[in-house]
Amino acid sequence: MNYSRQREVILQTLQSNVVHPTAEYLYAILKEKEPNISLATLYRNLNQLAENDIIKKIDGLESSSHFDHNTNEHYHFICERCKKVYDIKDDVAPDVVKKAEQETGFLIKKHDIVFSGLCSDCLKEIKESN
Amino acid sequence: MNYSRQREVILQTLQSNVVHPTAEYLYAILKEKEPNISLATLYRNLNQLAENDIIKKIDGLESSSHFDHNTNEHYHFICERCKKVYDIKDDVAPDVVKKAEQETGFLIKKHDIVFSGLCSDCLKEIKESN
DNA sequence: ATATAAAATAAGAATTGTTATCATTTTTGG
DNA sequence: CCAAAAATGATAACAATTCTTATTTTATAT
Repeated sequence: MNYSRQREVILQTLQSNVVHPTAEYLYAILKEKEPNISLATLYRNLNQLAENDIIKKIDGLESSSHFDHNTNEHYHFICERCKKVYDIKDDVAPDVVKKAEQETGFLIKKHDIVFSGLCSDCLKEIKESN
Repeated sequence: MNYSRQREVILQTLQSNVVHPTAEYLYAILKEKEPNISLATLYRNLNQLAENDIIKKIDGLESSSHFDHNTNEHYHFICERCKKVYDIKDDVAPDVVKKAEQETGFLIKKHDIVFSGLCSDCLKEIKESN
C-alpha cells in the first residue's frame, strides 16, 4: 500500500470525526477538505483499509440477503471460500439480548450474529491440497 | 395476507429446499415450477413472509455499510427510528467465537453482532409524545 | 537527480441487488 | 356472484458499489 494524500484524509476524517459513518456521509465531509476526491477513491480506500485491519467495515459480511425458513433463534456462519451459509446454535451467546439491553437501556427487537471464516469442508480440502 | 399460488410455491421451495438461499438462487429454482413468476413477486413475498415471521431475512439489517475506526472488539446497534449506530461492548457475548468454533469445527476469522430496535433517545421521545 | 515500474487517482459508465409503479388479474367476504 | 382488497407480471427506477480507462503520483534503483 503506497501513500496517498487522499487515503490519509479519508483515514483522518474517519478517525477524528463521527463514528460509524456510511460512505455517502463520509463523502460529503471529505469534499470540504478534498473537493476533487472521487467516490470510487473513497470506496477503494475504505475497502483497502478494512482489508488491512486499519478500520472496520460493518455490514452483514455479504452483499445480498439470504432467506431462512427456520425462524427459531439461531445465528449464521458464511464460509469465505465456498460461500455456504451454516446455522450456529444460539447457545453460543446466552442472554445476549438481555445483557445488551441492561448495558444500554435500549429496546432490542432483533439481532443476529454473523460469523465468517472457513467451514470444516473447506479446511479439510485446504489441508489435503498441501 | 390473501392466498396466492405464487407465495405458496415460494414458501414451499424455501421450506423444502436448500437452506439460506439468496433471492437470485431461489428465483432460478422457482422458474421451473412457476415459469412466469416475476422477480418483483419473489422479493415482495419474501419481505412479506419475513415481516410476518414466517421466514427470516438474514442481512446486516441495513442497506449500506458503515465504517468504524475502532478496531477493538465490539458490536453494534442500529436504531430503527433515528438510524444512528451505537457501539455495544463485547462482554455481552463472552467467548462467543471459542464456543462457536467448538460446536462447529470451523475456523472463525471474523464476527459481528448487529442489534436493532429503539435507542434510549428515541424511546424517550416516543414516550413524551404520548 | 532521473528513469521507470507499480500504485493510486478522477470521472463516469456499468453492475448488482432491490424496490416502486401501474395496468391487469386473482382472491375473498357479503 | 359482485365489489373491494390484495396480488401479480413487466419493467422502470433506484441506491450502493465496483469497474474501466486514461492520467498522475509514489517508490525504487540506478
